[in-house]
Amino acid sequence: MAYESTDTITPVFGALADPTRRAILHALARGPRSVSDLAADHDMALPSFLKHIGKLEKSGLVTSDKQGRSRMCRLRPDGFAPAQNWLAQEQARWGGALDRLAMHLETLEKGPRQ
Amino acid sequence: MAYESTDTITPVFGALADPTRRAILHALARGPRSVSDLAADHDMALPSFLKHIGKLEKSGLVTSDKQGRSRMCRLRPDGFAPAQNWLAQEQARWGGALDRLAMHLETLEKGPRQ
DNA sequence: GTGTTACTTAGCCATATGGCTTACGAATCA
DNA sequence: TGATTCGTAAGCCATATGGCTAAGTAACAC
Repeated sequence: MAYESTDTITPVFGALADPTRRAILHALARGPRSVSDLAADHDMALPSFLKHIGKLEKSGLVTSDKQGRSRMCRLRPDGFAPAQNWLAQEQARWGGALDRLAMHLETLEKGPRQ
Repeated sequence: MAYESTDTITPVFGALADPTRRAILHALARGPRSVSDLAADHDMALPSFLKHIGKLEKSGLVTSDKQGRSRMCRLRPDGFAPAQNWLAQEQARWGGALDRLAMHLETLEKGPRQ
């Protein structure tokens, strides 16, 4: 099997694999916020914080646009789809886990490998 | 809000943020497989491959036990729960996105921040 | 008991990640 | 105009990540 030609899943899971970024997403779920406003909750220098915003944007989970001197960030719920679809599809595969275990045991009986 | 005292979510998303590891999980959904059996699909040296297995184990998505000289790996479906719960909870938060937008606007009227 | 198979350990390497400071640009306020 | 605020840019640093080779150990096959 092959992965998607352009891998959209990896950056999404990558973005979610950090508590600071998850907290940002959590905050943005309440509505749009400016960068400095979001940053106020995180004891971290602004440039460091902006890297997180940047990663969230690249992953497709967040958009932002500049308004005057401040930058407003907003959630892009569609961005979660690649991750959720992957999880849903995999979950569907182990839906028949017990059946498959039985098949496996049967295989072992016919041609034990261990 | 605080994160879980011991962060179980980060390692799970971290484990999922790699195509090789997702492919391993995909393969294991069919049933248990040995390390070398799994590795055969991935043009990669065994020690490199084992690091991926190790990361999957630390994240709680996979278990393995030694049988003779080979190591059998099996999926741990429960391991996905932290990631799925987080996603589900967040999704619930932007479920009423329009309602919340209204609330947000109301808040702005009372105590404008921007 | 010798060889092969299946990991395992150790260590090297390049790049990515997550943090920092310092300094600059552009918008707003006084 | 001058000071402040909000974001950017550039560059440093330590650690993590994802790959490798080379050399072990333990189990099985002959």
